[in-house]
Parts: sequence; structure tokens; C-alpha cells
Amino acid sequence: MMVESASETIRSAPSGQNGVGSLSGQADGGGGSSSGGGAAGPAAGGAVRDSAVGADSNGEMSPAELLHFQQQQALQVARQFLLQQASGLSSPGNNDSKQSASAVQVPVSVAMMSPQMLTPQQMQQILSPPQLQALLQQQQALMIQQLQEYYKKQQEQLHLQLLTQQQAGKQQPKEALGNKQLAFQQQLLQMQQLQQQHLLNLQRQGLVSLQPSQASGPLQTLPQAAVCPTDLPQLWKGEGAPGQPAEDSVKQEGLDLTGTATTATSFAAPPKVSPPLSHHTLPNGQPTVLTPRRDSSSHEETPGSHPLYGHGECKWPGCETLCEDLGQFIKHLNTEHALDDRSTAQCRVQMQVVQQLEIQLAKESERLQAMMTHLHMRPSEPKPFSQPLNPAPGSSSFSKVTVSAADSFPDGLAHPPTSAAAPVTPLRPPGLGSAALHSGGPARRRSSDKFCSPISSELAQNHEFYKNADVRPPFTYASLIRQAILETPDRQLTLNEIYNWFTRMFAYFRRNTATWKNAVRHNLSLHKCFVRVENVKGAVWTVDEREYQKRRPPKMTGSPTLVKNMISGLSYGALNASYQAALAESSFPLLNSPGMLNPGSASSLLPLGHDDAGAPVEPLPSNGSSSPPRLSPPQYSHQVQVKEEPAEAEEDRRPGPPLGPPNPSTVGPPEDRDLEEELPGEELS
DNA sequence: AACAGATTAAACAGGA
DNA sequence: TTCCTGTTTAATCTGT
Repeated sequence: MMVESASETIRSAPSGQNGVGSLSGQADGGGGSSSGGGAAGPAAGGAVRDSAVGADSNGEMSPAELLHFQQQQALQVARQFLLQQASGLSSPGNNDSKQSASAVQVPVSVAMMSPQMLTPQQMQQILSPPQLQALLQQQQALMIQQLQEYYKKQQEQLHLQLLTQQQAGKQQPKEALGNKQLAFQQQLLQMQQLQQQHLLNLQRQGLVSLQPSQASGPLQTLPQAAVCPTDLPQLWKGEGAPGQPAEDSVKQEGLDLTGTATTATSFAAPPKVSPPLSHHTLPNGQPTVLTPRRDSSSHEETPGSHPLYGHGECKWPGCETLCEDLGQFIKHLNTEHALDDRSTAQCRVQMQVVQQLEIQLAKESERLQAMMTHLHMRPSEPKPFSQPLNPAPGSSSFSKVTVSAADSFPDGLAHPPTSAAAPVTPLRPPGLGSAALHSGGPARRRSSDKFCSPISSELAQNHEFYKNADVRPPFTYASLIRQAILETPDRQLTLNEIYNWFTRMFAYFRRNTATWKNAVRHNLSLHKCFVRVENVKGAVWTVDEREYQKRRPPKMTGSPTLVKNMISGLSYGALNASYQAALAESSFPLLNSPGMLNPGSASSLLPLGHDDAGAPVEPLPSNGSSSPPRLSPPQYSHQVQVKEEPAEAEEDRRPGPPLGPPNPSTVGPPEDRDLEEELPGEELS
């Protein structure tokens, strides 16, 4: 009985602690219920795990292993980058008011915690969709860059080794040399294939659109060692013979490398590097420039440099041999660090060092999270509502929101002007951002329900995000259902069409179908605002706006803290404007009808409930209950309590085949459905 | 602490 | 019989 749903359910593990993030991805793996083909992997880490190529047994690391290891490194780098970003917050430029300080504080914690400590759900709840998206993009961009860098270095290494072997091979039998060359070339080839595959995977996730040209663009050095720029050399020092003794020395450094040497290798690990992120491309193809926080150091990868060569010395762990020029260094590299047991062992140790550092970072992050929890999650300290409670100041422009990565960072950080399309985009969309600032990250947050987050605007703004990212939309089922219904020309949908809308609009709902479908049905039945209208062809669901508005009357006014915050955070004029903007957005299907929204009515509606889906602006015609279950009403669907009427003269208002074309607005009536235009997502499937 | 709302799970019924 | 749809109940969580 329940088995069916159990297999699909990802029990939104309340406040899933520890790193269960990955579980969300694999939890439903068996279920296979997802119609989305599982493309949208777990958000953050989303790295593809190419376990295809098996590990080789000869002590060398297979490309797959290297890739995996490098992915870990890339993630680590991403975390490090966030740490750097966060640490930069305390730097000048931000110290004006308490409010702004607190405004950035949470993102700081978010930035510091999210990559590692938070489950995707938690991240989702804490971060606004643009922030999340930006975060994901950052990590993936980082990973891509790291991978690029890594592959490049691998190729260099291979070429170097090839050279070395060629030179050495002069004294060797030709056969052996040939075999080795062949092996190297094969490895090279394999790596290139892996590289392509990986890039493809990343691109397939839709969050990162990477042009090949970009992929092969200038690369920066691997900032892996930035985690511990100074320690590593120390770790390697003093070991007479690298290799096994190195582990001991490492242990002495308190790193406690107890892990057994695995079959991964870490070649170049240039220390002290700058955040590698300079450019990356957003899902919509808009390039975003993140100003690097630090200037690139001297070993920025240039054609004439080598990742293991910097400041005139060999950067091989524990080596530091002085080399006057690159040629000498390469010579040194080929002689001293050729592919042998010792070098391999050093690589292993290096890898363990990195792993250990990662573990340490995890611990420290955990501690930090606890601290943050202690400091931030306390409701006792009333937080001034610092950030503008803004449904986009210039809300009239439903600028399709392109989430700039910079948006994910609080003000004062590298915050380049966002793309032209989103200048008015709120830094933190009302939905998640603002609410999340007030409290921690409860597992199930329906923040948008709360106050200032009209589902329509949130949806419009983050439409692409929700469609592609496997994050739970912060809306209640009721508001989503309503939205789905209101988006249609006829303001009515069959159950199946509602399902389709959910899956079309939200990647999240492409899995756990049993769960949320049940919830949808439950909500349809439960809430009086959803009216079932039966006709010849079946039953459709409509929205009784009046009932919907009644549903939770005093949300906004009933939340004194919110109102207080709003008032404290904004001047009344701003508040009014913002509120009107919110109102305007919240009634998005009617948005362009100017009569709908006049300042007077908007402000007069202010004490009314401003619900998630908002739309309190819809000044419903007073003929509410009298309206028959019109089936093609261009008006608002609030046919009240007209359940059974077959509604004879029904036109063919069914938008189309249930699972058919993703565009329900094909029949597009000439109504004021401007959002349809604003939601180009309809074009996608 | 109480309460209301939301979510999830589940049982059940009716119809195709 | 199976699946879909719809209703209902209950447990749990969350925010006020």
C-alpha cells in the first residue's frame, strides 16, 4: 500500500542535519519516479560522478579517480571562495549602520555554511533563489575552471613525463618506451574524453552554460592550496625522504592523517592562489563578472609558467629547489620528480593532506554553523528589517530575472551592476530572502506565504530557476495551485493539468510525484477556495478568489513584527510604494489592467490580507456567487459554490492535451496575461 | 503553551 | 483489477 509512496518520498527530513545533502539526490534514486530523467541533480555539489572508468591497479591513478578527486577539490575551492567572500565582508565599506551590518551578516553565514554544512534544502530555505542559483553557478563555474585547469595540468604532466620518458628511453629498449608512450597517450586521450564528458554533464544540468571557447579560455591556477597556503610547505618540510615519512611528518603537524593511501594522485597544487572566478556564464547566457577579491599572484598561469613553478623555485611539495628559469625547472622536474614510486607516494600524501584539510574545514564549518545558529537563530533579538522589503522597486517592469551571481552577495561585496535586465531585481527576493533572514532554516518553510512575497512575482522572477533547479518552491500548495489555475486563460484546470503545471514549472516536482500529487489533491479538496466544476468532459478546478482571500485573513496585519519591521525599515512612502509594487506583481495575470491597481485602492487594501499569492488587489466584482461556472470567463474565476452545473454552453476551453505541449497558453486569449510573455519559460518544456 | 495553517501520509470510495 | 480522482482523517511541523 504505502510502499509506493514510500519509495518515492524524500521525507523532507526535518532540519536534516549533517551532510545529508547528497541523500536528497540519491534517496529517490531507486524510485525512478522522476519523469525528469534525474537530470537535475542535487543542487550544490551537483558534480557528476564519473565512476565509469574503473580504478587501475598498477598504482597509477585512473583519470576517473583523478577527476573525482579534482571534483572534491573544486568543491573545496568553491567553499574557500565563499569563505573569502565572506571574510571580505568585514572589510571596509560596510560599516555604516547596524542595519546594513545585520543585513550582510546572514548572507555571510550562509555563504560560509552553505556549501558544506547545509543540505540543499537548508540552503534553499536560507538563500533566495537567485542567491542559490548564483551559488550553484559559482560552484559549478569553479568546478569547471578547476577541471579545465586540472586537465590542462594533467596534459602538461603527461607531456612532460612523456618527454622525460623519451629522454630516458634512449637508454631503454625501444619496446618499453613505446609502451609507455602508448600508455601516456591513452591516458591523455582518456582524460580528454572525460573532460568532454564532464563538461557535457555540467552543461546538461542547465545551470551552467559553458561555451567551449570559454572552457578553454584562460585558466587560473588551482587554488586548492589556498586552504592552507602556509601549512603545506611546512608539512612537507623536514622530511628527508618524501613519501612514507611524509605522512609521519604530517601527523606531527597535527593533521592526523590516518587515512590509508588511496589510489588518487594530486599533481600540481600551487599554493596561494587567487579566487579563480572571474567570469562565468549564467544560465541565461549572461556573463557575469565577479571581481576577484585578490590580485592574482605571480603564478597566474601563463604560457610560460608552470603550475609547479613559482617564485623561482620548485613548488613540488617539500622540494623548493631553486630554478633560475622555466627550462631549468622543467629539467629539474623531469629528473627529480619523474613518475616513480616516490612521486606517486608524495602525491598520495598530498592528497591526504588535502582531504584532511577538508575534514578540518568541515569541522570548523560545523563549529561555525553552531555559532551562527547561536547568534542568528535566536528570535530573542529583534532584528531590524534592514533590507528593503522590496518587491522590486520598479516593479512595473517584470524584468525577467536573470540572476546575477553578484546578487548572491550582500552589498559591499563585489557587486557589479547586474545585467541590464535586472537592475531592479531585489537583492533578496521577497520570498525566501527576507523571511529567511528572520529565522533560521526550518526544513519546511513556506515563507512566501507569509507576507511580502507574491507568488506571481517570485515565480516570474525566478521562473527559470525553479524550472531548472531542483529546489522546493517556497510556496504553499494552495498558492501554487491557484497560480496554476490563474495562469490559464480560462482560470480552470483539470487535476492532470495542474499536475503538469507543477512539473513544468518546478524541477522539484518532477520527482516525488506520489507525495506532492497527493498533496495537491488534498489541498484541492481541503480548501474551499478551490471549486470543482464539473462539465461534460470531466471536472475542472477553479479558484474562488474570495474564499482564497478569506483563507488567512490577518496574515499581514496580524504580523505586527513584520509591519513594524517594514515601517522601521522603510519610510512610509517607500513602504507604500513597495506594497503597491507587491500588489501589482501579485496580481500578475491582471497586471496590465491599470484600473486594477490604483494607488488608492492599493493602499486601502493594505490592511487586508496579503497572502502569498497575494492578489488582494483583485477587486473582485461583487457578483461573486451569481456568476455561473462560466467556462471561458475572461474574468476572475471566483465562481462560487457552483459545483455541479454541467455548464452547457461550454466552449472548448481546455487548453489542450494534458501532457501535451508545455505551453498552455497556446489558445492564448487576448487577455491581460502579460506574464505569459514575461515567462518565456513556457517555451521550454 | 495554545492555536492555526501547512505538509505529509494514508485510507477509502467511485468511476473509467 | 488497476489506475485516477476526490474526500477525509490524522500526525507532525512551523509560525504566530
